[in-house]
Amino acid sequence: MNFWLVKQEPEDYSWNTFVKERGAAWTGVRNFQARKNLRGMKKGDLVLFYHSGSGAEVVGIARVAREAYPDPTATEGDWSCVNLLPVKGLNRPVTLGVIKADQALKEIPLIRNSRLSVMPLTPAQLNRVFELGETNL
DNA sequence: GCCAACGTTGGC
DNA sequence: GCCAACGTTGGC
Repeated sequence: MNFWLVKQEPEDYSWNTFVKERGAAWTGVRNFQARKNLRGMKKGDLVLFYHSGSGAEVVGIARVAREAYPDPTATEGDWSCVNLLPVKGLNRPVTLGVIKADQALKEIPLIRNSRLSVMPLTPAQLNRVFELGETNL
C-alpha cells in the first residue's frame, strides 16, 4: 500500500463537506507532478487530507476508492482524477507549524515543495502524522 | 495584503 | 533550448 497527502483550501472544498458528501472525485489537478502522483494511487491507498490557506493543517484520513481516470472537468489536455472516500477525521488536527517543527517530518514534500497539491508520503511520515494526530485506523 | 517560490508561456 | 515575464499558490 502507498500513502499520499492531498491539499485543499477549506473555502473551496472542506473536509466537512467531503465527509457530508461521503467522498468526492478529486478533479481539477492541473500540474504534471501532481498528476503523476494521482496516477500512482492504488485502490485502498491511504490519503491524508490537508487544509491549505487559513488554518493550514492535516484534518483527516481518506482512502482511494477508484484509481485514475480522465478528469471530466478538463476541457483540454490530458488530465486525471481519482475518487476518494473519507475514513475518519484526526482526533487532533496536525498543524503545519507542528509538522515543520517535527524532526521526523522534515523531509515531507509539504515543506520541501510547498506548492505541490498531491504528494507521496513514506510509511514513517504517515505513522508520525497519525501519532501527532492521536489517531489510529 | 504582501511576498517568496514555483510553474508556464512565449520570444528569440 | 534559454530565459524573462507573468500568473498562481500558499504561508505569514
